[in-house]
Amino acid sequence: MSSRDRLVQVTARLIREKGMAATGINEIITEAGLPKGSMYHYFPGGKEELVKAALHSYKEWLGQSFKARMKGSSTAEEGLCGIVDFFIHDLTSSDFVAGCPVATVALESAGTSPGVSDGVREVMDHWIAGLCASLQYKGRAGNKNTAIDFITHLEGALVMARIYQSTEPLERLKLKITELLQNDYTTS
Amino acid sequence: MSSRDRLVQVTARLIREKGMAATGINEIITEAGLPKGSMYHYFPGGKEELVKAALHSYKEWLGQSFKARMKGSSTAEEGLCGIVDFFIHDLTSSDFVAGCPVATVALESAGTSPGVSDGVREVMDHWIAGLCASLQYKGRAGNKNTAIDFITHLEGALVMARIYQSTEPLERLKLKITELLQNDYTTS
DNA sequence: TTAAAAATAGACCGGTCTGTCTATTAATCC
DNA sequence: GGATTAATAGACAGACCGGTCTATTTTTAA
Repeated sequence: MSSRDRLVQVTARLIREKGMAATGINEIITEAGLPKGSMYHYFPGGKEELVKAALHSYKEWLGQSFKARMKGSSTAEEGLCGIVDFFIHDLTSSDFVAGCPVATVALESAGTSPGVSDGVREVMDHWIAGLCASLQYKGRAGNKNTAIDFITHLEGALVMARIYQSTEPLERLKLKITELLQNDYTTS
Repeated sequence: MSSRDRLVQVTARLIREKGMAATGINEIITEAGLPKGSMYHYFPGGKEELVKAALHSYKEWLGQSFKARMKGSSTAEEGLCGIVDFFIHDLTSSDFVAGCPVATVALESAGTSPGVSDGVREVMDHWIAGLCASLQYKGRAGNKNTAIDFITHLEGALVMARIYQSTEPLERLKLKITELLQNDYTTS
């Protein structure tokens, strides 16, 4: 992996674990095994640019994962269920350390860092649009609100899952998927 | 207001706006207009103790508010709707700066600060229990899962609301309250 | 009134923060 | 092969971090 990618990956991981403010430049470069000069070579904008790159990376990675899970499922329900399972696996295999970095950064940056907030919004828009497209691919209406409601509940469940160190909130979300999709047969 | 209370209130506000890690001791005491000695007099445990006190304050404040809204409503639906309205008001009147501090701190501390994580869990337990009791008071079963589902969705909606600087996610939650309560007539 | 306790006040410490700067090495291109 | 650019390397700066410590002032209680 290139030095640039390594910086982005390390940043993404640390942000996922403890947020943006608590993640330091020195920590990032140490874990990436690179000098500070390299970091400012690839990201002249400093920490903010690096965080935005990490968000972008996460946007692509998860967007692809969403699409793959939907395409590999025979129904929309199964697809959404697969997405939740993806997070369940992510949380359990990381001992509930790897949450959704978007939510963390969103809450940290909402009032203080407009540039980062824009990045967060961009990621969310991407996921919603991708989910709509996938739902339509599965013969659903693919209403934007359906995707939004799903992601809203998912974000809430991810918060609760980390609080209680339990996948139960995500399991409960899975139980509600059918209900959530029942209004997605016609356009609104 | 006492010096101690002022410290707690300032801390709670700053944490709500930008999280725990980005909020510094010096910033807190400056805004509270107190010297550092006073802060460590009331909170010998330092930042962690102060954060926990802020969480506790928020727990009580919001717990009371929940109960009041439920008691002042004729139905359970109306009560939950009132709780959502409370957050809508909170967000709009603060220009979407005042989110849910519990979620922010939860995500920041999940893997790094066990003491704070415990505090977060305690707040959440308190809210859930209070909500269950209020639902029973309104003639509902007051299943724990009903309260959990509501709060889960609420937390998700609060994240989305701050991302999009819009109350729409919370308005959408209100539309789902009836559906959410439909399984709370019998115990499970 | 005086002794003890509570609260205020802020200098100070070692460490870390982001970010800048100057070299030096490695790769690329003509 | 020589010049130009990319990348690595890390010393350094100035600010700020959480936290400790010693006074001083205020309040309380005997």
